[in-house]
Amino acid sequence: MPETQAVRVRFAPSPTGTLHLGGARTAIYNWAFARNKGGSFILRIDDTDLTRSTPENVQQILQALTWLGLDWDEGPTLDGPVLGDAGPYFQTERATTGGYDVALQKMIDSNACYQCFCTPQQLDTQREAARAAGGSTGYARTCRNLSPEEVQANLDAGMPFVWRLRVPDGRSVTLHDLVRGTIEFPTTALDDLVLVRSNGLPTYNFASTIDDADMGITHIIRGDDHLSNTPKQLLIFEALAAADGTTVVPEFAHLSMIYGDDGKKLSKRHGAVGVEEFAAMGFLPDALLNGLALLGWSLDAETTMITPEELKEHFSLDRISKNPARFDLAKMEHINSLYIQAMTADQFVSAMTPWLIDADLTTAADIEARKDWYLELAPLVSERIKLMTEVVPLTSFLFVDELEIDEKARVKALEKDPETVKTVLTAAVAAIEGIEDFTVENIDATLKQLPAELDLKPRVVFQAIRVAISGSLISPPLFESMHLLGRDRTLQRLNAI
RNA sequence: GCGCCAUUGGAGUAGCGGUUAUCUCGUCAGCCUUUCAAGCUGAAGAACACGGGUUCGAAUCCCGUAUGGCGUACCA
Repeated sequence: MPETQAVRVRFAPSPTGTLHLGGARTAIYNWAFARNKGGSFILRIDDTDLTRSTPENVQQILQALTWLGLDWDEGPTLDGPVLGDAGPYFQTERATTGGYDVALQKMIDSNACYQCFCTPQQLDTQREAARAAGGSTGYARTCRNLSPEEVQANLDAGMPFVWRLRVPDGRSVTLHDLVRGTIEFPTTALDDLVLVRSNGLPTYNFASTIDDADMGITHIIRGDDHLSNTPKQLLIFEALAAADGTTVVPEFAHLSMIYGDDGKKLSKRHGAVGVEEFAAMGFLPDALLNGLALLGWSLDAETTMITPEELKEHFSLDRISKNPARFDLAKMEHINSLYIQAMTADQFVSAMTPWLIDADLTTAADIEARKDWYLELAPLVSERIKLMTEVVPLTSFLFVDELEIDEKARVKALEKDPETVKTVLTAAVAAIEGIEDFTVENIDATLKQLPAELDLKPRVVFQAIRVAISGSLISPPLFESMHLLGRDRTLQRLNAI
């Protein structure tokens, strides 16, 4: 492939489910590679599995990609028109444009395929017999050398047939994989696979290859579950190229799979695996993008945090790891916390807005009206959470009228020694009432003296106050919380115990 | 059965013939501290799956074995 040719890569999900982490990572690598090379990132929907593909899944996939911050140059869009002129971008639609028929004719012209009249039942019994004998279970090439007369006779008899690839003998197919290096596949181990079914529809390996050829894909970056398919597709590409002289054989890069913590292929059994689930869990898109990108790719020995911009700038296929990676939720959460902490107060207010509104704690109008108050709250929260979902439990006490006190907190901090608690809270009320200007500094200066004055441990004093005002043993810093709550509500809560 | 791929501390990785084997997460301990985090300091943990080569020298190259994965469908 000439160096000057513009890079065109594609992500071709099957809408039989929502976008999961493995697919997301494949999409990220394709996207990053295209952006790095100044090429095009194409989204194609491989929806030929009619029974399991749904429009809802398509929508969800588009949404998930968008949420992750991936943009594509060609393909369907969420609300707008279809991008690009190499469409259609749904495989089911491509079946009706005649592209597959044209390709099949090319294959026929170059004698790269032949008609096979074996019935599925015949093939089954053959396979079974071969398995029992311990030999190869591949197609026995029964119809490979039928004479034109025999073929014609079968056709005249109305026998259904499939088109099979004529896999060349006595050679091997060489794949120069951009991730795994040069791999040789002896053709003896390759079946004369079916290209077109008896119902006239192309099989996956054929359709996918034609689509990639027709769309001018230059690099196929995909999961290594397709590695064994590659020599077959390479043979098809070669036959197409031999017939038309224009088909470009793309380069390949095979990505190892992502496994769950038990070393098994990531699936629903491992809990959340869908991108939308991670969004709901409170992950930030850039953080998930970052974490996924680093699951099998590295910039160098130390980089843990890499922004989308940096990823686009530095991504390269030769730094993709060959080993399968296990998904580690704890590390992903850590990366997320890094992004949360890196946000400015202003950014964090924007980030927590939907969570607060969804929990019915506040409204967009309130955030607008009391921006300073929210800006004061932001750093208190952002530095102690890993996931955005934690915003709600940590701050709800600031918004509710009726404070609900956590049972454990009540028992531990309030009911163990009610006398002392009463003393503490009474003293706290008095102290607060004596503060002229209710600033964090003044609250701090005044209440700090309380333990000494009461001759009690700071821990006892402040935990009682904390539970009284926040309802929990865990809260943002106490004096800041009081300030955010305001003097009146603080007093009201201290008196309510 | 056959073909292909992979194998560096608990997890992710760096490493491309000569390093005290890198960094991050996690774990443990200490400091800080009114809670929870964060932060800081430190520690444990890998002779690089195993066995043979090649080489003055191998985690790095070659061969084999083991383990795991993928494929071997008129699924994708």
